[in-house]
Amino acid sequence: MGNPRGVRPQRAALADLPSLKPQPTAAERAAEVIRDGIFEGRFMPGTPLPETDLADALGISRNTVREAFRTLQAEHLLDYEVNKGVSVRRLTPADAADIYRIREILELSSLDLITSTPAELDTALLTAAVAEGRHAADNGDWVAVGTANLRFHAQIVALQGSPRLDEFFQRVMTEMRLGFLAVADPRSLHEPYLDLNGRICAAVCAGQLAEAREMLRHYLHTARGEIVAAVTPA
Amino acid sequence: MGNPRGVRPQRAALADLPSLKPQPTAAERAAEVIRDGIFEGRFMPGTPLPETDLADALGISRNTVREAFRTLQAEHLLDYEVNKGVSVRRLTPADAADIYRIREILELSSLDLITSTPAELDTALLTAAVAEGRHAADNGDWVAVGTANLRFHAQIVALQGSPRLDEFFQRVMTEMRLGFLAVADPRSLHEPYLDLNGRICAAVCAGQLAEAREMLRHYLHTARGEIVAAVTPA
DNA sequence: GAGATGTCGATTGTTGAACAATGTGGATTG
DNA sequence: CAATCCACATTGTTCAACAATCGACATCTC
Repeated sequence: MGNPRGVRPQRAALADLPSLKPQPTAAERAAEVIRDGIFEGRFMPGTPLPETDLADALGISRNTVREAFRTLQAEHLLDYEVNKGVSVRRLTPADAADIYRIREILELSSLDLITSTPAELDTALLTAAVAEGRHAADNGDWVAVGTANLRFHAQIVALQGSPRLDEFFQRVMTEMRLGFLAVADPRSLHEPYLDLNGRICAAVCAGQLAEAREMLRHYLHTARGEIVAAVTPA
Repeated sequence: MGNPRGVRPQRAALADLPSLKPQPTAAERAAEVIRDGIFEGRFMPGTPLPETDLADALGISRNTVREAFRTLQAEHLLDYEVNKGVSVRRLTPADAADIYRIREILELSSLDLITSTPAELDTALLTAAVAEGRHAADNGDWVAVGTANLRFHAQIVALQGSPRLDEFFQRVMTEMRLGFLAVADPRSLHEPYLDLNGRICAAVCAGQLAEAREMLRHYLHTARGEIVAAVTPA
């Protein structure tokens, strides 16, 4: 290693190494698989999640499962009753109404607050979500169409570029999925909005924000009625 | 109990009993005391929270402390590094900027969306927060003045009556407290806004929403600069 | 003495077992 | 049929243990 005065080539290369991310804990990974499962519609609302079953399935201990549950509980993805454990969240009509109220506030505000020109707006992920939805529809996978729809609307709020707002809204959209699952026929729910999302996206990209806003507002109003009805117990 | 058809007096009284809340778990109570402590400014940002110390202090086991930590972590009240544990959140300048961006979006939207008349608006808690601030100032307790200020602004968003938005914003206000604590002299920070909050409150109660909005917007802009500067490391 | 390396105690991540408290469903009883 | 009782499953919580990691200090090398 003796390298008298001057540049040290090997060391320079070392500095360029990407600092490797700390390996997430078991509890974090457990929370993630459950969270992703819910977002993608693989868990029906109301499904009980016994600690022992989860521990066995994930190959971790009960205490670690409980840590993951506390995380997901704080994210409102699980229902919890003391001494009864957790289950996949089931939305009440009041929940659905609240979610649509928030969507109206945040999604419409997001469009209203756009000041930059369409060119400098980051619409790549927006158009990607529209494409993802069309692709899923071609495959007849209507649950995946719903996922793409959730992503599309999350991207509208993401135009604001606020990490906190993004995270909050992503969480609200995950709750939204739990409402989608209450609708018996996902196709009749999502199919009409495939095209609408495309038109909204086109309008945003073209800078026609007033038109986009009106389409979005109308969509939220219509969908709200469908979901609130679906989550209302017979 | 044989009570042939008809009203059963004793039972009727029983039905009116308020269903007593399930006793919260130890982890929930632990999370609550830490959360309240942070909101009220009793923990300095960066303070490490070793699991064993907390367990001893609260009289619970380490596993239960960890459950509480996972909850508070999901609420962004704690900084966390794997294998290093948690500490009271320390805001970065980017955090402070993001928080004020969200405050602008949500607090101003809240005023804009008010449609009801001043009379039917629930302004009791708003005026209470103003009074609480004045009272604390009389006692020279400037940290408590800050708490009242946080409550006042949380109440502005609460005018919308959305449970989810309330909870999210309450969390953001708790983060805000961590920014307040970075300011050396709390008096010079909060004193000028005591009166301003009173004027905003009066304007809202009088239905002069445009005036209230403008005062609020100006406040957020000014305060933003102070807090961002305070959390910027020397 | 400065920088690199080795070492040790403290803290965290995780597990498994244990036990009390609570909830659940079914059998029993009147 | 309703109320009661009982056995069983699940949750809330603790404890002790151990590997992995971190931080600080001692040690070595030049």
